[in-house]
Amino acid sequence: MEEKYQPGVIEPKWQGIWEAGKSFEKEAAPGRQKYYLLEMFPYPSGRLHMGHVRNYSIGDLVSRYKEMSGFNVLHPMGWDAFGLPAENAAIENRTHPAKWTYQNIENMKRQLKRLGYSYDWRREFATCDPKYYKWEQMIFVKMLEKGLAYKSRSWVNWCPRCNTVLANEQVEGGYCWRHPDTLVEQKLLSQWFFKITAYAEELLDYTNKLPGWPEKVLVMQRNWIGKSTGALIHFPLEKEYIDGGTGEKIDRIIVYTTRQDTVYGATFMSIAAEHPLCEILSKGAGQEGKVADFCRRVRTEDKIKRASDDYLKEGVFTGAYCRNPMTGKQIPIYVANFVLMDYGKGCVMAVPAHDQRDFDFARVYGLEILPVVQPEGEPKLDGKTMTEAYVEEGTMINSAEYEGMKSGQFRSEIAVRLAQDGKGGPTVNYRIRDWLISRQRYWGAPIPVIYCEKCGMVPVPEKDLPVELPLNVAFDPSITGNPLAGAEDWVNTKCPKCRGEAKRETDTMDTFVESSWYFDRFTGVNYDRAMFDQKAVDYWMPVDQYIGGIEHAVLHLLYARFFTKVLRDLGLLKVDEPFTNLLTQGMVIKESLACPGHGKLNPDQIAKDNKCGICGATAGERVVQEGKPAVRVCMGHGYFYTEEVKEMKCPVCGLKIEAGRKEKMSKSKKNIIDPEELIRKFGADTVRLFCLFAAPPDKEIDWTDEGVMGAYRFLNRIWALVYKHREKIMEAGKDDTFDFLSGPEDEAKLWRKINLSIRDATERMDKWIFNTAISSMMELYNELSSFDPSQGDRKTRTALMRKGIETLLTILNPFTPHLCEELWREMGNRDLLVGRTWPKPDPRALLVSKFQLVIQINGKLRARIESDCGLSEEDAVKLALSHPNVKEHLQGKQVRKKVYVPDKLLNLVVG
RNA sequence: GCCUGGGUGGCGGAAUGGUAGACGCAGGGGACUUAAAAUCCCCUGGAGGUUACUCCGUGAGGGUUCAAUUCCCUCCCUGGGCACCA
Repeated sequence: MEEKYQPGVIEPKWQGIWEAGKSFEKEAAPGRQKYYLLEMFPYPSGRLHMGHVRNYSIGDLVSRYKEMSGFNVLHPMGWDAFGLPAENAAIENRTHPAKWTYQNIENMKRQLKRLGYSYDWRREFATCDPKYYKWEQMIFVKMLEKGLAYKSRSWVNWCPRCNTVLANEQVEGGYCWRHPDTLVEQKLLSQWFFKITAYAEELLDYTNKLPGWPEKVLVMQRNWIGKSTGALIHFPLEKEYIDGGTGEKIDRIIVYTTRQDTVYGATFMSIAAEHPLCEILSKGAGQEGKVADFCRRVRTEDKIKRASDDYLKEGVFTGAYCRNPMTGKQIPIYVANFVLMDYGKGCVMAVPAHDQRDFDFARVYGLEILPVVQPEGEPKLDGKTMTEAYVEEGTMINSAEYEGMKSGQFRSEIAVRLAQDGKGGPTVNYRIRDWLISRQRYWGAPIPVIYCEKCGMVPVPEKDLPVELPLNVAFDPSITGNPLAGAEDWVNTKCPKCRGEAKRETDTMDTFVESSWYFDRFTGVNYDRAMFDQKAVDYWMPVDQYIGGIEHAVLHLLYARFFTKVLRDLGLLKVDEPFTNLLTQGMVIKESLACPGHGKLNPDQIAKDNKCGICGATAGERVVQEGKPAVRVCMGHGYFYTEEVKEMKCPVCGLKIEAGRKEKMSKSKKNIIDPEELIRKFGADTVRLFCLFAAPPDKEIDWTDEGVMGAYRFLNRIWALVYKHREKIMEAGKDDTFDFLSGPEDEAKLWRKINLSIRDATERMDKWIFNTAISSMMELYNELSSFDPSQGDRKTRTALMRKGIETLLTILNPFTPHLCEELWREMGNRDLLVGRTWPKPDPRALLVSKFQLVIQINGKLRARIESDCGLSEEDAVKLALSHPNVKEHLQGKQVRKKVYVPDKLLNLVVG
């Protein structure tokens, strides 16, 4: 055995042994309890980052622990391989996206293997493989047949950087989710959608049936689905209009409202600027120009501004009127900037007395404010004197025969009456929109549809699938738009129906489609006769534990749930939900280091070409005080990597470095840690151990280099412990006949500690608090290292030492498997830890006969007395009263009450 | 504004009604060494005291309880998400 711990030598060795022994290759085994453990598969960017390492280290720990606990564990890995970065890299380097992608996969796979994760690599695939996306295209065709995939012309979010459309949920605060600095624009385009709204109710319903998910994620999904109950109300138009586009007759405006009880107070109508009615209603009413200008202006205003609190409520009269269906009164129709096209019907009945936005709008344009809900016990509301809308419940006024009814009751009654009168009726509304899946990009799964001049849109027949991406596509920086559209050989094809000239759909699918079913596909091993190996998918699904980042709380996790239900309804899956338990692991954060600059600069301190006269850094402008003009400041020298900074001084100008906020690791902040470099220095086991020890899995990890050193030192100490004792242990041989409990006190104590550690570690593993599970192992190490087997009965004590070390290696194995396997073997064992079962504590060793009796007086700790278990209250009191410190505190006082918790504490209440 | 987590030593974090600060890091002292690194041992919430021990202390204030970091109420700070949702 080497005296020094050398992870660089032993780790690759054990990785080879596991691979050769097929340690992680698993099969479906009906009758054996399965455990499907899945980590979110990575986008093959080329290099692992610490976030990956944390995610996969948690996954590997659980996988190995569950395996040792007797489960048949499925633990696969693959690649979310379609997507924009490959295409951007292709354009930059003039290489094909496939080449770039597969090179990245190769490197990341090497990195994953170097970390010793227990993946069944036979199941690996990349989603850009036609053998994978073939089945996705098949499902698309089936969804098309069922009306779950459809094409629609609509306003879409357009990212000018991606050069493609985005789904609503991919727009974050008006910016592209991929390009936080790029504003999303609105375009009217014909696009493909998946009808996720058809499953809105079930998706919502099941948020109450997923007890293994963090409540936070369920809440986000419920909010995203956004169910509300209300009514549709028809407002007849004063005259009939014709839709220039469709030729349809329009005689009414239908609105959705949750406050149908306020319908008598609807004094005008507001419609969204994107609404087709804007053009139709304003035509020939003398308002056409104004309305068109207004709509154009609102549409081009950025979403950030439209959503901001102080966005001024503006509108323009369309020139048209409709009638309040209850009062028959004529009411004007406005286009209003605050009305959203994609919520409800895109039209709002405006009740200024009871909605703040309508109230503000009415005040600006001098519209009537008519209160219809009177608050209890308040002076009568008057539209002329109200200062804000009254939005609470109350009693109906100005509402014909409903006068005096409670608003809540009227709300249900009016909904029923509207239905009876054919003027609308009760309804349920959802905020969620259908999933826009069209992408005008090359590197994605082609949508399997052909357009024929004679037959129209024809789905590609199943026998012709997959529709493979053409390889002879040129990538160079001059290309704008979708490179696929330029692949003429590919675009021009024959119609599957009439064999005539036809063209292929050039849109590809959103990459979230691939990640919506990859976990189902993992259940089969290179299965190519169908989408799934049915027996395998029925055995393994659902995923028992899914682990990934919180950033996918809505997007990926909602789509995957939807897709699972679609596949179920197509008869391909038997499960309702894909993921039984979900863990959203915390980010890895680290403080950034930046040069603060010299602050405010006087004009004479600014050198030419706009540099700081003191240090030469860029001189910029900054608004120091709101409302005052910007001042010139030295911007400093930006961010630095930790190793560039010596003694907290800027390496360029020597200013004292400012330690920034602890935040998510990013290249731009230069606060990243390269996992590969760490592995080179400390080994995979140390990196894994630190990731699991630094914080509970769902919380952030605050990265410190010292913390990593601590983990490394712990492993070195274990190595040294085994090195010190192994020869004596091997000489003594295996002999399990000792009864350590009846031996000397220090032997019994260590034996108890060994068993306590098993108990604690097991409990903590099952509760997912891995940091404290590691603590219990460190405590066990501490006890072992202070135990000297060369004193007293050497044979017994050496056997005890062996028990202790072997227990430690066994329970530490899922955390640092290389080190544990190596030391296990060095102690003379021939089997592998990877196949061993998780130990159970000896119940006899957990029994305690002595305890520390805690004595409190008025709840304050006054003494601790070592006592025998099972002490009666009477004896406890006697014992307490004999303690000098207790006596002192009781002097001249009377014990009024005694609280005794057996084997724990005695509290004496005195007065 | 709404919905959510969270606030404990110098730091990461333990303890979910019963001994606050496990475990690790950092720091201090000592051993080994020509020296340093590494390693090992001891100390380490604050204040007082020679010791025994005492007082204070889990964001702030109140409450429930024999007993509160833990339960309840009010407030402050902070991370995350959503936001004109009719």
